[in-house]
Amino acid sequence: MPPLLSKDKGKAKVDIPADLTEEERAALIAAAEARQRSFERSFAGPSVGKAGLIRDQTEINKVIAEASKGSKYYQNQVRKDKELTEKIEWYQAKRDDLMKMANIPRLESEADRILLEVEATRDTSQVIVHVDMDAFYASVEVQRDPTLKGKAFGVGQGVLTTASYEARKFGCRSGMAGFIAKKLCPHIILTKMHFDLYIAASKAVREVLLQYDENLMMASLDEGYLNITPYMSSHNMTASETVAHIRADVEAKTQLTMSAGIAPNRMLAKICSDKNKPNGQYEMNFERSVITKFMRDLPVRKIPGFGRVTERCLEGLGVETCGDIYTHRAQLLVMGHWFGFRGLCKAYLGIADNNVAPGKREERKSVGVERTFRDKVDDEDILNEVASIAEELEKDLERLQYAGKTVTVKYKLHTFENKTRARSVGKYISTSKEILPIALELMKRELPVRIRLLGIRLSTLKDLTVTDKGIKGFLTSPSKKRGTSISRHSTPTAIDDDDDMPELIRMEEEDEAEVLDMTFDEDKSESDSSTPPPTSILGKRKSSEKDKPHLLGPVCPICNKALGPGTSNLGLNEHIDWCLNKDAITEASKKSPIKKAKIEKGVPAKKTKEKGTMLEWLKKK
DNA sequence: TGGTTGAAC
DNA sequence: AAGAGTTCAACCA
Repeated sequence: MPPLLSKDKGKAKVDIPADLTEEERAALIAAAEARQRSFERSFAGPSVGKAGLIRDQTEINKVIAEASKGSKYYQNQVRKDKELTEKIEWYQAKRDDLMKMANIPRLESEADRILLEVEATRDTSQVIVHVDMDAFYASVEVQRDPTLKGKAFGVGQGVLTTASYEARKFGCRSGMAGFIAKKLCPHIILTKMHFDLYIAASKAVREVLLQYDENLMMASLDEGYLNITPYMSSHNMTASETVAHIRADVEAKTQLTMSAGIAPNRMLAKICSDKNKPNGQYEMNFERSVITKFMRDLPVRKIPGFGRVTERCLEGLGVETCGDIYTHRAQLLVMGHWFGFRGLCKAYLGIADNNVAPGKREERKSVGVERTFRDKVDDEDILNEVASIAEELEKDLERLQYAGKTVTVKYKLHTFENKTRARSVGKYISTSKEILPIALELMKRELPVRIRLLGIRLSTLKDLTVTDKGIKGFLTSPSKKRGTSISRHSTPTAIDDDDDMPELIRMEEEDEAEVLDMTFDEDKSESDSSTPPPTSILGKRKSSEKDKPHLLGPVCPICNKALGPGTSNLGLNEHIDWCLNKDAITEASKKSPIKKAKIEKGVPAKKTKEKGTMLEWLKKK
């Protein structure tokens, strides 16, 4: 069937075939409208949908889309949106195909088995806090210039990095172009950035936070994670008391307010810190049943790492909330094979990393400089820019004390398409003298071009401050062995009189009933885990499948999985069927329509590679 | 492994 | 008239 849907001028257009029922018509129209909304949403800045909205967002989105129209940026968005839409439609067709033949109960029970495995990794023994400064840059700007207080203003020249809360009321937010913000809020004041001030303020905040957890993990200048478990016990305080105290302390010492989320892991803590956003805190109940209920209604977009593209892909499969992940588990398992599926399971179950450790400096992977400017076409102009950027990069490398082996030049065409060209050399380099020739060579090969951005990045780094003695690591990071999943068993509170059985197996046997109760709890708000169901729906399964195949039933020749002792030949065949389908989709995706189109256009240089299966990027975190 | 691209924060 | 810096994952040759 030809594409039914097209877009035009902010209106969702639908060409409806004559021979459809009313229901089918309605569904088509609804789908087109949803897509249009999603598209408009894409102009409102990357953070839309994460935070609560004050004014009617669809209204705002319309204004934004209107103001954007005609710009090259907009056209680029249209192009990307079209590609994404095509991809999603293609995958939907594939899914429908697969699901027609799939043995759904078996898919579901396989999904449930994975859910169970993931559930076994749950750890609620640590109290993790995510702290998030309120409109950080904007607040610092107010300190710099108190006349800004109470006004609608934004920080950043071309693009707002932050909007004051007053400006947010008009729909202005970070990531938004300045001129769009002006459209939404004509009286908005736009200020320059003052990075040195933000760094200083961040440092002041960090000093305070470190008193509550010396392993404080700063995720950026304005947010960080703490494990307050030790502090709570040594001070005999509850979590919310501790966090209230921290916030008051930070405010007293820096005159900056923050919001905080309290939860058993980083993901949940981050979501929670958003809940009472300006100057508030939210503590999540650590009960498993409460957590899963919380996740059930949570839009997937709220999960850190799930951005707009992921949101749209999932939406295309009918998944909008984390709860939908469970109801759609069969499809999701077929589409993104179980690696990606695990990440979704973690989202659904509210399970994530609870490790809090300071970022170590040698973890930096690259250093780069890039600049945006008015379109450049003149070769000499461009090469001069390369040289100037190389100079700046040298300064950064000097300041940060790094050398590296891989030089990457990046440029953005006037159409907003990005390109990168890289080359590695045999020794570590760090000066412009060394970098520039490589960068120039890389760039010369691309001429002539019309570009709006140029950048150079150095990677494969070596930290020049480490003295090669190896002792340094001991001195700088003493005891950070805390707050891992092991600690679950470190509390000797009569968990189990069990022997030294491997953890996985023990977990499965002991927790299975309980976990099942939870896993299948689509509507269990009444009774809780205290009464496990008498029989297991899943086939008994050990984690060490290979060891005793005879006890585990037949083994699938495709995926090498034991299928459980009760599996009949019929069951085996069915498993093989869908297992093959899994591979089929990976295969087929290589011939996805997008790629074909590119090849047919005979533009091999423009290679737009396709992802494998759609959800593979939803990998574990 | 190195090069490219894209998503996300 | 739509930024800058960084990490990560996937795919490919």
